[in-house]
Amino acid sequence: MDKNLKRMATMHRMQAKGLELFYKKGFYNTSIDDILKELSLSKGAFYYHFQSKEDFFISIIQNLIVRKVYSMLIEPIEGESDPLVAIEHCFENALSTAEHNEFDYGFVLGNFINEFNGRNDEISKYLRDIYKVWEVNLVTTLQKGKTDGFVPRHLDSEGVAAYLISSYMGIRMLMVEGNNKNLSYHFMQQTRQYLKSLAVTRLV
Amino acid sequence: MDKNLKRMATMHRMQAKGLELFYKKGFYNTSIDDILKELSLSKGAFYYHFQSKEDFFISIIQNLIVRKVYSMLIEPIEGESDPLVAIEHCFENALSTAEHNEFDYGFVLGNFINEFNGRNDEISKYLRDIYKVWEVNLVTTLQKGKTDGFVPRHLDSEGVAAYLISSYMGIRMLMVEGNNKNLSYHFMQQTRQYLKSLAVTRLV
DNA sequence: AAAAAAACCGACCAAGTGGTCGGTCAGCTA
DNA sequence: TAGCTGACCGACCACTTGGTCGGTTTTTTT
Repeated sequence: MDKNLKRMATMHRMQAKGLELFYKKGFYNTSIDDILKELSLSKGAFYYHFQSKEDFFISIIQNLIVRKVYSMLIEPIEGESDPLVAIEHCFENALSTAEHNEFDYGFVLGNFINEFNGRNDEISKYLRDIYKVWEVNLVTTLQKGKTDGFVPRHLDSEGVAAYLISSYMGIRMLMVEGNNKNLSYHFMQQTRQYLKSLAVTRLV
Repeated sequence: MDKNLKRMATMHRMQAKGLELFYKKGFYNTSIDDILKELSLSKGAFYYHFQSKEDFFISIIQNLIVRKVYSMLIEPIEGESDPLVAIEHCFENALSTAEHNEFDYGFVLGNFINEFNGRNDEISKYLRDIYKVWEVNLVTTLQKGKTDGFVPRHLDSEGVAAYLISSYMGIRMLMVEGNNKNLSYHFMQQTRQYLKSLAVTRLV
């Protein structure tokens, strides 16, 4: 375990810098040398730790992206009693984090799903799986909210989950081009409006 | 005008195929040769008509993407009397088109904004401008709806516009990975729910 | 039909790309 | 001290990329 320390440290440095650059410039538009240059490491070091560029990115997904999505978007909702309130707070917190840290990696997921779609099936699958877990978690929480009396029984949980995910992916996409504060404020305002409309008896 | 016919035809063939491949595989991940091969044309033909790969893409934006966004998302809303109804119908129609034509280019905008962000400022600007026109148009239409009595006066037009755009961008992003029919059905259902909640007196 | 202009061809180039591989070297063990 | 091993180096390779350019073919003009 101790002797693995250096190994782990180097691998993690590469992964962190790799995610940063892949996120900033795109996977296909970032060369391994770009990453290595910033770390003052060599090609040899890279291929000593990782089999290929693809293998490298998969390790980034598993070690960084998955964990971030879980901690930012899945766990904050999981345990809460009132799903609609929990979702509101979760989104609020996630956007606030995104607003202040330029590279919080809170929702790189969207960008990468986009970039790899139709280009690399294996990576796409890994990314899609994360998204699916999020979706299932939302649906499950909403359903549980029904039995607990927080959510109207007629609510279409899957529809609401899909809509919430859509809007969140969309706003994160818009936020990359600045004016984040205003955007996220507007977004949360309307999300509240939407969530509240779900809580009352169906309109029409 | 007549003498330009062949020129126009060839340029358009290149642009159409270019958009198809750029959309499918990404701009940076598609070579000019990829496009030329499918058209049985040569490098010389390409550089006879376009100055560079970048110039080529800008011409695609101006000739294909702008027009599509206008005809699919801007014009259908512009003239209508009741904005909320117009938006609903517009989204419905846009998603239905997207659902059936795999490459309708209805909202490539999202993908490309994503890909070029932070990588090519000039192209980003062109794309952002299209998005801005859409946004302004939504806001204006909503405001006009207030004076016409279709929209409550307290409505935050800019917030609603941002939210609608977010959700639309998000759903189009999710739809690339299949299961479109189900997704777009859910999305429209929830969009209606949201729009209806706007029409009535503010909740809380 | 001849000349001029427009459209197109494809070999070529410099600059990268992902990936390989023989080698170096610090630190541990015996 | 000698040997071994994990971590790293960097020259090198085959290949792709955007872009150039001298030349050929097709179309239009005269």
